Amino acid sequence: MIRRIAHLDMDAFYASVEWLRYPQLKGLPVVIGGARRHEDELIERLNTERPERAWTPADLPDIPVDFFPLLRDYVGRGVITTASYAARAFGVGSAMGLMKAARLCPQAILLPVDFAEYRKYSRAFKQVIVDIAPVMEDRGIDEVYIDFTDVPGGQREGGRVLARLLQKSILQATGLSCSVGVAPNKLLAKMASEFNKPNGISIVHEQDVQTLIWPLPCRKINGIGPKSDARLQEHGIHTIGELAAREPAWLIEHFGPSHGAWLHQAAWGRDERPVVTESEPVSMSRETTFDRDLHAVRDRAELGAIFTELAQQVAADLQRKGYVGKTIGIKLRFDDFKIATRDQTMAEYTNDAHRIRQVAGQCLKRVDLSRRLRLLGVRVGSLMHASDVPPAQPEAPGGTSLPLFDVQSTSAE
DNA sequence: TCTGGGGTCCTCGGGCCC
DNA sequence: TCTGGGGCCCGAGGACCC
Repeated sequence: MIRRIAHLDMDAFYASVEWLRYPQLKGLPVVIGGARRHEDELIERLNTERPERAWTPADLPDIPVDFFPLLRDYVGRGVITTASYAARAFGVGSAMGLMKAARLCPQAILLPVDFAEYRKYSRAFKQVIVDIAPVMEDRGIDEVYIDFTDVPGGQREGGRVLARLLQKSILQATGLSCSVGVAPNKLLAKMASEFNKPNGISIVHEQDVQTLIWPLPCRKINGIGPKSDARLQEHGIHTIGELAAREPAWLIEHFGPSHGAWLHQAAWGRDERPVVTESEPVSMSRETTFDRDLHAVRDRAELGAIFTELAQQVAADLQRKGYVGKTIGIKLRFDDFKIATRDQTMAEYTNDAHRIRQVAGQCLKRVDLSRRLRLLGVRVGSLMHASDVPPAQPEAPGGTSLPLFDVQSTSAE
């Protein structure tokens, strides 16, 4: 049996889910971003301004297009999560600040992100997949790897038959389309799924690496980001073929033993990673960017309240999902965009908001806070299932778990 | 008016112990 | 007693991904 791995990627996932709810917006410049939901406000406004009908949340597809908020009216700090193709034509794209986007395309409709809705559809399409091909690896909200090797029909036409079945079943169950790449491994399957978007299928065999993969820019390899790409370019390496032509020893010399060896393997399309069907979370975190930059002293009260709320949110996440953790960390982003993190590992596991807040407060004391802050985050790592926590162990004789630097009073609020 | 939020993994340096 | 590993853990930072 030949190893056949598929990468399945939903087409324009967030936008497509929004089109299901708001078909009237299809084809228009739409930007998804910002944080606040506004359906309730929309319904309220409609009932005031178009009282000839009693509007309810079930009427979302009937909302007139001119009732949607426009990008030009947005005030705040958000970024674009995704943009429709009509909006991209104006130069608007993912990760761009909303204010900058508003200058490029003021008439674009602004929809808030609705992760709860996207997760609902995410669960739905993944359920369709595991019902047909049970060995599936979750790779985020809109993509998965699937091991076709032992699935009935998974070998036919290099995987094309099974890929077609998955596409049809997902469309039937959710109304959404996806693209599939099938290849000998995850690395190649991921690249293949991009070849034929949207609603496409691409089959890559081992002998296709030179013709299909080598002409591509290095950046197409999953794992080569902007930094590595820039370093490769400095050495005159632009395509995967050029990367493949370098001696492994040369790559190791310039990129380190681990990264260098990996670059060589990737360029030759080699990848033995298995499809992993279940994994445990390593950490959980909450972070927030403020409406304006805050100063540790001048905005102490506001900052303290946000800090406490973040701790409560992480604690609630842990409790809801049944986890405890023993490494508490904070993340700060300063007004110059520099990031600082501090961690502290406790003797015991916790998911208690007060304890998390307390230890996070001790971490905060180890940071120079003279610059203003734009982001604050609280993280809990070294996770464990709450049900697996061993009973509390007695304190080691003569030792305490007090942190090294915590010499001041601990009243953080 | 630049630049979100939630993750994973890797590297590197320091401390500690053998 | 001093020095030098190696192994391990921890904390900080960075790259990358969706």
